[in-house]
Amino acid sequence: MTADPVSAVFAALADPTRRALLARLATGDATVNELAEPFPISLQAISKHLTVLERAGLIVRTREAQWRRCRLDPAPLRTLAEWVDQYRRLWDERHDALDDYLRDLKETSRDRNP
Amino acid sequence: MTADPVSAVFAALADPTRRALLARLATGDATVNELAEPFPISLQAISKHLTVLERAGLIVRTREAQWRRCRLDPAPLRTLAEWVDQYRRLWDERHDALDDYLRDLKETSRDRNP
DNA sequence: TGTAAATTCAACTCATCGGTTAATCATCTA
DNA sequence: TAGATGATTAACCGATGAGTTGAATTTACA
Repeated sequence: MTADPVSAVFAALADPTRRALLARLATGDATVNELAEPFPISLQAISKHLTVLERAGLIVRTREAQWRRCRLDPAPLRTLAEWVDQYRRLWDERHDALDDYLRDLKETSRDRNP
Repeated sequence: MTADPVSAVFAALADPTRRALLARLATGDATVNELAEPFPISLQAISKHLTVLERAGLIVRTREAQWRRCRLDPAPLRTLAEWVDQYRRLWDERHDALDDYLRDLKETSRDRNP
């Protein structure tokens, strides 16, 4: 997987199972078995998902005896937030335009029905 | 493609070509040919990428004579920003922890070297 | 009317993805 | 030292993704 980091993060987040795993990890660290428990798929599938998340830098796995403790690393999410923020002015502008339109509509209505 | 909307947006953004197309569209509307020009891949490939972006709701394509004008729709990016924001406290907390550590370090140093 | 331009559709290839089952590895404990 | 427990690796399968080339579609215009 030689994809650039941003692509890797987006790709990792494109799967609902992986997003659910992240959501679970946001509430605290967990082992693979604990993470897999609510899902209707095999432990191996979960392990693969965790590998994807790890390669994207979204989690860190550490050994603890026979367990693997998984911890969420929010750093890539921060990067993502910055990426999305590049576009923030666009929806802010559009929102302003809508405001203008609505204000205009209201005034026209008021003019028509004084 | 029956994926949930969030997955569709993340998947659409997981490709660098598509992110580049969005970046171009952020500077203003464009036709398919205009969009394709800087890329080393076929026009058809670009057209496919645009379909993916359109299905994710990230762009809107309208007919204008024989051209297709493409416009960026930032709404899904806003949704994304909100999604990422769920996790903001995590990196804020971590940042606070670092702040604490540094403050602690400074105080210790001051205590040692009064 | 017919041709050129802009774009999409169709069919195909190859790689990757998400899932499976079976086997293997790593560690604790009796 | 032998199980048992926790997790990963390997090999496979069907679906999807990104790219190609070639044909079809839509529209303007000579």
